[in-house]
Amino acid sequence: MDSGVKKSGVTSSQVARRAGVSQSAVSRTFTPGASISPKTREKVMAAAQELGYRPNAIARSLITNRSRIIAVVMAYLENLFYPDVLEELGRLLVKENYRLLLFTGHMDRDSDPVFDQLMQYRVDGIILASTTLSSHLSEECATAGIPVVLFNRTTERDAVSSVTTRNREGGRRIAEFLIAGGHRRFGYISGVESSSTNRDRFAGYQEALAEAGHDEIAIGVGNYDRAEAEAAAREMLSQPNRPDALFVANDHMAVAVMDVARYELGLSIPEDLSIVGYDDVGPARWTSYGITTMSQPLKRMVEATVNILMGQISSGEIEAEHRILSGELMVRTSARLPKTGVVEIDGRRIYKPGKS
Amino acid sequence: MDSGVKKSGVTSSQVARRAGVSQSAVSRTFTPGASISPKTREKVMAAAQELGYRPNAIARSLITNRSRIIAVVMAYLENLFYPDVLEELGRLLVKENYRLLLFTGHMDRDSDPVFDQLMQYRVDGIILASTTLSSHLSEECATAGIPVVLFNRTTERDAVSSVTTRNREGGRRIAEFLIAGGHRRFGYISGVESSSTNRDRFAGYQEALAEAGHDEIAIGVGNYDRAEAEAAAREMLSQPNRPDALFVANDHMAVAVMDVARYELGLSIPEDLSIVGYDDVGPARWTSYGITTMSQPLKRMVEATVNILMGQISSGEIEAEHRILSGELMVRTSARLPKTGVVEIDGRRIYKPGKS
DNA sequence: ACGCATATTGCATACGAATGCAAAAATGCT
DNA sequence: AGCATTTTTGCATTCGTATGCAATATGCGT
Repeated sequence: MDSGVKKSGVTSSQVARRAGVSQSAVSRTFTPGASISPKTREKVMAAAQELGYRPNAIARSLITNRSRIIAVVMAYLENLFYPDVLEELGRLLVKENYRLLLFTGHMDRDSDPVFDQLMQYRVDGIILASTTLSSHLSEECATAGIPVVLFNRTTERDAVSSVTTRNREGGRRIAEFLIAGGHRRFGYISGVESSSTNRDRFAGYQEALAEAGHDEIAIGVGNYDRAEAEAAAREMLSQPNRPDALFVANDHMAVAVMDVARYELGLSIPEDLSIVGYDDVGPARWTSYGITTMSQPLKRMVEATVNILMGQISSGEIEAEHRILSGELMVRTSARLPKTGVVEIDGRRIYKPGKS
Repeated sequence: MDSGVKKSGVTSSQVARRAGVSQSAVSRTFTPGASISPKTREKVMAAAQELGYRPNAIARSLITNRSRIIAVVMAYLENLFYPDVLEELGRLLVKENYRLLLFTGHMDRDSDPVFDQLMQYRVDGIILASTTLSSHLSEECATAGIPVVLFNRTTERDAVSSVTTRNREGGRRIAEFLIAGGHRRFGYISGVESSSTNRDRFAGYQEALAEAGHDEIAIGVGNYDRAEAEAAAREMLSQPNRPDALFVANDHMAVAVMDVARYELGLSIPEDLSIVGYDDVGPARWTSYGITTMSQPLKRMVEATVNILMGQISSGEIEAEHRILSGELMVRTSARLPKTGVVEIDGRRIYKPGKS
């Protein structure tokens, strides 16, 4: 009756018996680089095939003390930027023979249950995107010897690496672009005010505006959230002296802001109002929006993240490393064009002041 | 010097020694429902706290033969529907004390390496979204006693459960709505033609149109992909006898189609062309699009998925179960309104023929 | 063919926690 | 207090694989 495959759970010992070798031989067959003769290897492989054997990763992890699992903590999946990151992460990690354990939701407070689980699975590394880690927890990771990489955010804390882009320069670039476009009244819709990306983007923006003599900036708080950004835009743009140039801290919000500006307030973009975003995420490229935006080099960012992780895992040295990449100001239709500085590079229009 | 915590890896035995009890006692302290006196439990807890002990999930899995990990295979993250699903899945699984191992990318062919890994980790269940499983692989899961649930797709194959919505009825409803709107020439932009969702949506659409005497349907192939949908729309809508009513198999494509219709072909929506989508995903609600679309009850779908999985895991019985939910036709601005049948329910407009 | 170097193999043990079983302790009852 | 019952505890074993070590087999040179 049950002559067939039983509830699976074929073990290396069973394969060994079948192949007439020791369990060690089976193990060695499936361990790259282990000492095993082609002859026995073949016998083992044949037996394994017949029984449908697959090494048990759990048991292997237990003894090697390597789970080959990377934990990714990510909230804020409504912003397409992060799903894109996730997809690319999956691609790269699988290539490195790692698995991706996903935790959605935030883990800000200390002693978070998510963190507990994360530690229980003895993950080999942690990637934090759109989330931060309390100082206590990051310390714990360090002492546990687990590398942590912050993705698209950074911190002064030791022992935690990060991958970001030059947000300050990005903010500056946007300011320069808008100034060159002849705008006079500037606005900013912020992300989460305590986040490093928001701070830096705004700092650069403000700095460059100030240098050009523009000290007043209308500010609304969007918290990287559609609804809040809409509310902020509604308020800011219905003022009589509303800005004619608006930097929205990311594209996810910029899309919402554009809809409010156009359809609730009847403003023409870019005639009445120029909008610039950040990230260069999918919808920014859709014709309805065509957002002029600072791009973040997603693939290279993910690559750097995986790279840091792999380095720290294999070396065992957890030294905080900070990779900072640069993006480009992608010029589309949501903002007035400056007279000079827009160049075309294989089909994409980019703002590079200095070059015509 | 290193009097502090060492490279972590605190074991239950260490805690036991510290607390002056046996390793079993420690284990029992952390096993809900195990026989342990409050007194010793407290001693153990104290020792665990001091040493920073956390049960090793890997070791636990090995002996309990339960990994408490669910594999989620998901491609197509550009379609916001899936990130939303992922987020909700994460929420629910964590509530059930399960972890989510994410595999991105497809696994259509047999003997896929992804599948191998999946089996190696002895996951307790598998959720397949936007991917299918070859017959060989699904059999293997069955014999291995691993429950599999197809999300938003289905199959005739035994032993594989599924959660879907009434796609056929959805297609019918859309046809009825468009007919009631007074349209005369109908079009369809398909998803992946072999997918069950696409087949069913189209079947219902075609059926209802035929019943009303509309036998001709212009068809374009979109493969659930933006670029392909754009190309298909471009071609279909530049014909002299182009449709005035177009059902696009999902919102992800519908958005692209609207942009092509409006900005490349200069069509007014819904005056020149009505567009109806499927899913009711984020961008469908954005003012720029305002897509009239069949909603899929995402939360309830995810709930059903987790529910099936938990049931099969705890009972050990893997009997294919098919949950079929229904959505509503959300009425917005991308399609002409019929004279009757649109009702308003807490702020949302829905098409319910028969009711005025 | 012999001896030595090298490649393979099997044995035994370890990884960290869960659990059946029997011993020990605590509790209840008269 | 004394006995029966229940609760708590520790011992020993188990899960499936990897690996150091010693034993055995293979290959090479002369």
